[in-house]
Order: sequence, then C-alpha cells, then structure tokens
Amino acid sequence: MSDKSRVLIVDDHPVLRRGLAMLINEEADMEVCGQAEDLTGGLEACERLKPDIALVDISLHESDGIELMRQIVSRESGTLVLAVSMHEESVYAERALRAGARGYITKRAAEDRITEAIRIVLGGRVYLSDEAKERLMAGFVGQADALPLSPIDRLSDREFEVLRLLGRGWRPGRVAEALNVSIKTVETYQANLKEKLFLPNADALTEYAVAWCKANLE
Amino acid sequence: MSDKSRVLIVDDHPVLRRGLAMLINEEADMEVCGQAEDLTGGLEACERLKPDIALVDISLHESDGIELMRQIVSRESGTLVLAVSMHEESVYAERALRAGARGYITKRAAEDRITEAIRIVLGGRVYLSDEAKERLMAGFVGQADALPLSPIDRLSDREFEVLRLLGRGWRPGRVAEALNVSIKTVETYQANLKEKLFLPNADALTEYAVAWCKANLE
DNA sequence: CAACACATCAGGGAATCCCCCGATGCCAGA
DNA sequence: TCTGGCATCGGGGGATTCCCTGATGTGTTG
Repeated sequence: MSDKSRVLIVDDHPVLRRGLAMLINEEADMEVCGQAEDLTGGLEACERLKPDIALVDISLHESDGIELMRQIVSRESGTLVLAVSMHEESVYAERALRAGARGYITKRAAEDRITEAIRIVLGGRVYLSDEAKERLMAGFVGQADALPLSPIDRLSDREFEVLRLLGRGWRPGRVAEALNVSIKTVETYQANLKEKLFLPNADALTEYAVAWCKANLE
Repeated sequence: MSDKSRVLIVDDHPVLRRGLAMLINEEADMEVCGQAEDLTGGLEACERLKPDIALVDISLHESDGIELMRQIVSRESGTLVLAVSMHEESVYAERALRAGARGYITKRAAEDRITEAIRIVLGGRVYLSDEAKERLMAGFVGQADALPLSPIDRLSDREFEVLRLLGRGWRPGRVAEALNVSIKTVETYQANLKEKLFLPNADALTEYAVAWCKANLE
C-alpha cells in the first residue's frame, strides 16, 4: 500500500489538530493515522494504531502530556515522540527530552519547520531549535560549576507539574484531583519543592509558584 | 460574485491559522479573506481587506491582541471582532468585550462552536459560552448603559484589594495581616467576592483572582 | 549490588480555612 | 428617617491543609 510514515496527533485543541493534520497530509512522505485529545485517548490510540511517530502536546487539558510521552516511550513499540508546546522553549524542552521525546517544537513555529522536525525525528535524530540546542549544550559544557542551574531546573517533572498547578492558584486538593494522585502525594511534592526552592512554608511556596508562573509561562 | 462573509484571521500560530482557515472555508456562507500574525499586520490587513469579521487571538506574541481589537473597532469600518483565546478563564472575556469584541471563544472549543460563534457575531448578536454569559449578564442588570459590563467594577475598594492580594497566591491569613484586619473580615470579603463574581467556592475565587491579576495587573 | 533519586502513599495532631449563621457602626441618598 | 451599601468583627462546626513522622516500589548509576 503506502509507505508513508504514520503520524498520531495528541492535542486537546481541535482546531490545532486539524491544522496539523492538514499540514502533514499535504506531504508526500507522511500521513495522519489518528488523533487523540488526552492521556488515556493518546495511549489507547498508540496501542491500536502503532504509529511511527506521535506529536504530543506537552500541556494537555487537565492531564499530563509529559506523562503520556513517558508511557508511549516505555511501551517500546517503536513509536517516536515529538513534543509540541505552546510555550517558548524554556524549561519545557528539557523535560520533554528527559521523558523520552526525540524533539521539541513550539506551536508558533513555521509550518515547514514542523514537517522538518517530524522527518528529523523519524530519521533517528533529535530535533531542537537552535536556541534550545544552545541551552542544552551550555548545561553539558559547564557541568562542573560554570553555570549553576537554577533551582527550578533541579525539580523533578512531577514536582514541576505541581508547581505549575499551584501557580494557577489551585489548592492541593484540586492539584491532586487533576494529577490523579493522593493528596498525600501532592503534600510530598510540596515538601520537596519547599526544600529545593529554599522556601520556609507552604504560603511562601504558593506565592513563589504564582509569581514564577506569571513570569515564565506563556 | 460571492456573497460569503469575509473573515480575517489574526493569530501568531501558523498551524492554528491553517486549521481555522480550513474550518471556515468548508462552510458555505463564509470564507477567509486574509491572515495576519501580529498587531501591525492585523491592522494593515483590516484596512486593506475590509473584512466582515476578524478573529483575533487575545495574546499575540510580543504584541497585544486586546489593543488590536480596540483599534479595529475604533476604525468604525464595520468590521466585527470575535476574540479567540487559549485561556478558559472568562477574565479574558471581560477584557475582550470591553475592548469592543462581540464575542469570545477558546481555542479548545469544538469546531462547530467556532463557526456558530462567527455566525452569531455576524448576525449582530454577542457570542459567549454559557459560563461566561452567566457571569457577565449580572454586569448589565441595573445598567441600561452598554459598556460598563465588568463585575470587577462593581467591587468595593476593599473587596478589590483582597482580590488583588489573593491573586498573588496569598492565603486569607496573610491577606488579613497585610491589611491589618481580622481574618473574619477577610472571610467576609471573600464571601462578597464570590457572590459578585458568581463563583461557587473559595477555590474558584483564588483561581479567578490569580488569572485576573495575571491578565490585568502590570 | 549498593546507593540514590523519584513517584507514590499513610497516620496524626495542630493550624488554618470554609461557610453558614449572625452583629455593629458609618455614611450617603431617597 | 429609612434604606442600603460598606467596613469591620464574632461563633461554631466541619473540611482542608500543614508538617512531621514514616513507608514501598521502580528505576538509574556508579
């Protein structure tokens, strides 16, 4: 039949899915084989369709794109992951790569950049923008003590996720609900965050989270 | 020739523009007459193309969608504005409407909702989600006048002050301390705020406060 | 393998918050 | 003067959070 590469799109914005699908289907060497809008749907589609590559939105509504990437990669079904995000590549690219994604691209990127990224990842290489590349390189080069990473970079993915949600003014209970974990787990992350960010108590943590998100997100 | 309504798309995400354009061009009664990705481009396109309606992203990269809406409306060229946003929070809806937009819809909305919104605005009516409608309606009651529709404007000074502080992620205890009043007083303001802003509980209030401050302060 | 980071969860007491019920003054308009 | 909004405060009961003590399993890495 067709020897086109089969692409799965996981994003919670219908219009964006449509745009991506159209863009991809215009190319001669790739085609969209399915779409999903959340973690469970993404996993299910991945199992069923065995795509060559999955474009995964990093911030799925009320669920976790990073977690989805991790799970897709851990299936070892050969599906490659390209992280897509609306955030300029700051903190997110690193996290996506650590979760097993083979590339990171923003939704603001030009259209040919996106197909290019897909081809690069399918070709077995890693796609990153020049800025992100630069940043990651700096992390390796100065690894001894040249550029001490910001405390934020020392956070685990889960801790970071909690910080992000607290930064929306969400209370621990709501965060636990959104992440589908026990409140006790969220409390642990809060404790870790307080220690890693040198914050004296939970109040200070919430204030920090709100301020940080305001300054660094979108 | 064609009696289709002419739509201008202003958004800084190329893929999303494509998705929107495809969606719109599939409809029999509307067509995309142009696209732009920032404030100046949007204004220029508006002058040149005189579209019937402009879909404007509320948070344009490095510029201001709200300002663009204001300017388009002030030209009085008959172009209607429908605000598009990635934010669920209806805080942004208020700003958009005050800037002269005739409707507000999120990018996460279902596709048929978007075309429906366009038709409603073209038909001279205002499009809002049920949730946002509920909240904003109250701004109209009592005021026969058209524009002052922000529930925020109905807050007393003290209530507003509490909202602002909650928006920093502060807990009631901290707010009470900062304002030099009893925690009980702060609780009263919280209750008033919930009622005036049609928020079901304290969690929603905090979330609203954070989002509002992020969108409107500094 | 040992060590360590990570993600997940539990118990429990103290503190705080939430939300219902109030209350008292003050001051501006009708 | 009466009404109504505003700012201020309280009681009390139940829910939630905070912060400490742990724990288990799964990875990764030296």
